[in-house]
Amino acid sequence: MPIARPEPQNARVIAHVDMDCFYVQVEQRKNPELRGLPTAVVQYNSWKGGGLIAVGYEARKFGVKRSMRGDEAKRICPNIQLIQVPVARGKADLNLYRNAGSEVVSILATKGRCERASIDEVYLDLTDAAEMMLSETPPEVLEEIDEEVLKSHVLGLHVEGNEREENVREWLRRSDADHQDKLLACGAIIVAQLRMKVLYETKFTCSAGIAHNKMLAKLASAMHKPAQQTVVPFSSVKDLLASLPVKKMKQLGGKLGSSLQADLGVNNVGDLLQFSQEKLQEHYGVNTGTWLWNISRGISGDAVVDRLLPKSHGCGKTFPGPQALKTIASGTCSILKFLQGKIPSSTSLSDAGEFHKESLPLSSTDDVQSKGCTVMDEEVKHKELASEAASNDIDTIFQAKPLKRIGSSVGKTKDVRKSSILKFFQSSNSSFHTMNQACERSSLDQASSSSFPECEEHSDLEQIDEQVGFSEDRIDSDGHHNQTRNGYTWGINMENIDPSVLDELPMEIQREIREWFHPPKRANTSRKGSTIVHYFSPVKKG
DNA sequence: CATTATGAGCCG
DNA sequence: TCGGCTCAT
Repeated sequence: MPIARPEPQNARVIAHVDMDCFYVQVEQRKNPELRGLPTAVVQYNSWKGGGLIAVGYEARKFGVKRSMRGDEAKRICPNIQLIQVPVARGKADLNLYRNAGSEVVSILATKGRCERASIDEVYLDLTDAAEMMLSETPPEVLEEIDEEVLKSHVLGLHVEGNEREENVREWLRRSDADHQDKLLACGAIIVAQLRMKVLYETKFTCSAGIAHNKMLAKLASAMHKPAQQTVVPFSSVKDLLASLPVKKMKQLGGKLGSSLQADLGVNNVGDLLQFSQEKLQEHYGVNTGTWLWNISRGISGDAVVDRLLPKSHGCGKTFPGPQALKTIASGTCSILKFLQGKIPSSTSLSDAGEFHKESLPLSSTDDVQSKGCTVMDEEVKHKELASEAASNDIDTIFQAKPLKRIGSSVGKTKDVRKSSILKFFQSSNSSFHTMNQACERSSLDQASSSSFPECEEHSDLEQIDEQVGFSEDRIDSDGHHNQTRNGYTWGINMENIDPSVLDELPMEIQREIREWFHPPKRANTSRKGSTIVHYFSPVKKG
């Protein structure tokens, strides 16, 4: 299942940053009175108090766990504050948390390549920044090292209670350390700064791991939570893996991990060292076998990919147990309700028996309502076929195989920035200049649209936007943030702004820019071959 | 009967 | 290119 990649030539500095019980923090920021109280976030609450999807640290002390029912959580932690996920169109709506995640990404993406790994975690490749720091202001010349850095956990560094911070300071500044450790020390300093910036600007705490590859960074970020960071020096890798239960390793939490235990008697990752590469390949295939051989040695060459946006977007709702939709009318009604405000490239339905997935591309000119009916028609047809003529009464068939889930998704995103409006920006070779122009442009009134032929088309597209409910600001698949003002959609690519340029701006302006050109939220996507919406954004710098 | 809603990625 | 399956939180 995983693919094996060798470690690249030069040592890297990779960080994995993970928000602490993120949804809970989002709710606590929204309502500060919740701070310090045992808190959890639940989806729905009519059935047994809803399902917990995030649990704060105060509540964890009581044994409250994710996936627990609200009622159960209340039983073992009577004072727990259960906050419900917002509901939109009859389903849990996670956009609040997605947007909060984007706030964090915008800060974390400023010091190196950044890969948004999920709604609340990112990988960073800080190699260049660390090399830079090492050559210009290495830790040993720093007069003062920030408290947050000193609170780092350095694996393998033997420390005693109150001397911990002094030992960390010494480790950071050790001039006899090898190049790799020095780089990690710089990485730790950079990550601590980033984490403080995240806290200052978003009020969210996070934890981080700093290591030479993604796998170890990910492992480390989970070792000391919340609001702490952990460094994995090269020299400590062997011991770390020797006693690490295989199930703790990413990708080994499921069947593969169980197989290692049951079939090979491997309990800790280090136990894998006894097996030859060939042996592992015999058991699990070339790719997985090699991957296992590598990870047992702490080798993991996966690159941090420059991607601030999700690759696909989906949404869905399940109708569990007795809530399964047993009539065609209720099914149709739910699908229409569900589709309102969404452009699915495909819509899938599943029932009690077989899984039924229809790929029904939807273009921007389609009538969402009629498309919803088509989806339902297909579902009914499917059920008829699947029922093997046990009954020719469609409603009976439907009752026997009720609808249990509705979902839709868009994927295979494609950059749709292609337009003559690019000419407008091409005269500018500075992204800041471009940005100013964009700002000025955005405040022009409609009259000036005559000089931009594409605006007419654009206006149509916005109407379509309205119809399908995509009128909020958005990001295209390359991380360009776009905002609609006065009939225009303007965008700017945060990645292309020279950070030093931004830093020189007055704080107020910086704030304005950040608020305006907010970081990626959800991609503005189009299905390959059938463009749904067009957006414009400035050309790349350079 | 009710661990949801979303994601990513590999394989054939 | 797509459906199926695995894994994660």
